[in-house]
Amino acid sequence: MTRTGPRGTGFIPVSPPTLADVAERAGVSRQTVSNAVNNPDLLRSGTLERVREAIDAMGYSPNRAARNLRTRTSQLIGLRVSPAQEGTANAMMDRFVHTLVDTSAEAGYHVLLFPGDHGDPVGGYDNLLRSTTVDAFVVTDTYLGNPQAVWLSEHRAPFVAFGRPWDQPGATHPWVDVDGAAGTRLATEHLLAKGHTRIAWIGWRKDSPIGEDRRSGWLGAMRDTGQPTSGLASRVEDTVQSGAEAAAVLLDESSPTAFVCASDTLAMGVLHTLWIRQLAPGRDIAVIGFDDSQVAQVFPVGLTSVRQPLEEVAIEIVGSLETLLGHLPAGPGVLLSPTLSIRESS
Amino acid sequence: MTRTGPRGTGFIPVSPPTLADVAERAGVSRQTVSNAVNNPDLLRSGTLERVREAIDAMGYSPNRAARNLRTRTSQLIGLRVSPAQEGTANAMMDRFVHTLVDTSAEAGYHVLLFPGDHGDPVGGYDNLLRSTTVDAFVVTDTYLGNPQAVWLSEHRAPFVAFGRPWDQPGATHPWVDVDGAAGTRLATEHLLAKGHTRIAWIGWRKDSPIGEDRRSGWLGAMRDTGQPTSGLASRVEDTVQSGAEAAAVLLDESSPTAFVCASDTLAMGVLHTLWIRQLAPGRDIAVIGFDDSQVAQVFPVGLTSVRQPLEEVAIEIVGSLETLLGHLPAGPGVLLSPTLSIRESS
DNA sequence: TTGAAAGCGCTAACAA
DNA sequence: TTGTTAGCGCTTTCAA
Repeated sequence: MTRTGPRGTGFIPVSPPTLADVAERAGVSRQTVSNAVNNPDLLRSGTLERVREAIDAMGYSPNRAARNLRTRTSQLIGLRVSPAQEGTANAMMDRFVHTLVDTSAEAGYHVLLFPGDHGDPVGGYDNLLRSTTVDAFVVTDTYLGNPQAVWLSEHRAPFVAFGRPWDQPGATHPWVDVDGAAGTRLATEHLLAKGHTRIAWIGWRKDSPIGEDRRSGWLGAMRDTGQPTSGLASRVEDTVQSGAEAAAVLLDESSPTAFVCASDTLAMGVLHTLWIRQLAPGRDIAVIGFDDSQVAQVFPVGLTSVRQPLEEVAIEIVGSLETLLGHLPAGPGVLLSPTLSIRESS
Repeated sequence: MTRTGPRGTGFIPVSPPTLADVAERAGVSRQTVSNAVNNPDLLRSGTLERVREAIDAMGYSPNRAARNLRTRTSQLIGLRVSPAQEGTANAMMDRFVHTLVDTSAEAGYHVLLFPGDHGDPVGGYDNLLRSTTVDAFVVTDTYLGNPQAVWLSEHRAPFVAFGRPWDQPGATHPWVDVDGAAGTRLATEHLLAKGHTRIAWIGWRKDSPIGEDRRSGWLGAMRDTGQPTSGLASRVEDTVQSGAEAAAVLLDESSPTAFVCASDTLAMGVLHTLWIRQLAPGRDIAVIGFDDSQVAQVFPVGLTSVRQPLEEVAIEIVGSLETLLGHLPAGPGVLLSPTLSIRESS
């Protein structure tokens, strides 16, 4: 065996120690060292201790590539990152990714990031799958209409989606999602409890199923308490500007005392209009956003916002992934409830 | 050879095709297929085409684990994600990570995320290194005082740092950083050009080298143009509240007409104070933040802010990484210049 | 220009 | 309980 680096000097040798090195030092066979690592119960306690000492002394850690080759797993979970778009979604994903990384690590997996371009929603998955670089995927950008889910299902790729398969009612892949309607209902009921009755909705255009879902929470809460809703809803682009304009129109035409918005971005627009009109958010007019973004938290008048339980989402996703990779039947979907982060604006 | 799945049916077989499968189909040896993939120049054009047809037809992609084992590389770059902390740093890192993923992919690398806890700054690196799971690291949270850089250097681990080794002037590892002082100088000069002379600074406490660096840009620009600075600077915690308080004190005691802040968070505090005092940002008092965070962009009165060229940073880092992994001598450091995102607040 | 042999480090299956 | 054998799929080396 040729070695080019020093061993056991506190420096990582040029070639790290192998199973054979440890075996030699401990005076056992290679297989016994392997067992000490993977099936310690099989060893007599004396042997185990001796092997473990050698492992520690040499700083041995099983070579991943060799193990991956032999076990036909990579202990890697692929996560595609869409091209950088500076928006509210990113900051939210950040919170999700953190928990995903932590939870995956506890389950023995690392998260591998790979790039995707908006043009080809399936790009990138193909190669990672065929080269067995990853064991499974987490699919997050399902708002695109979810072609990934279809493709991955067809290719028998293990994956869990963050987001319901809105487009495919018959889909059987596992998914985890947040109940947006429950969130806006929570927001609306919070305002109703504060005595508001004329509560306006500013949401997204009709082609967004997520937007319609969120809208339905507001609508449901209003109807359940017999409040009028006509003239109190508007559907616009998800920009600050659109939110501001929609708020202005609603204030002029329908005199709402509160706004529930499909996003913090839209809520910022409402706050902008209130500011121009010298109306104090929270005192004169209540405003609630969606996503509990950084903006909501740092804004001088704290913005009340619906908060998605992204940590729980990540935990559920890793749970599903483990089930899936253990070849156990995974339940199709998990729907989690958001909470309300109440601040001065309501 | 035992196979459990269908081949070439449009579905990924249970066992993906191997080099041997392709070789058999193309009527060549395994080695020739390998050459077709890695050294196509060695093949006669006819053979190459035949092999490529077979590769395409079978959907062959080299098995990563086997290739990694043989070549002793993983084509993976490790990036540690700190425990989720909802703050401005995260959103910024997001922009960086996107470009890092894209640029790495172009260089043939994927980004592997692993968790780290604040208690042990070196945790996680050790194992990934010894198991040869990753080829190199990108170290980002150098604001902690950079113990990772020391540890990684000692262990001869290839890595590039995002951030200068403030604590170790003698460090020789490659790094990429943004010139914070140049950024605040840019901001201050922008204000000076607008006719402001009493420009206040709100920065971080003295123990932050990054904070002191940013402060020096303001100070330098002021001194260069002979402006007084006494009573115009304050050092506080990086919170909205602290920024608001500092602004109030400075306005009362020193009548500044403009503020340059070490962060958007502090700038938000200033805007808060202006709002309370019925002062219009941009018209009555100018405000400039640092980081060009989402908050700066979405705020009703757009906040002028110093923007770090994170895309360039990522590109430079990957460049250094390639140099490093190619065993070429890497220049120690690269310092990039930020820009100013000018909005209504200035 | 192509092919044969060897072996990267590990673990599954089996034998002792 | 421990050891031996074989081979995962690939690329490097060398021979044809």
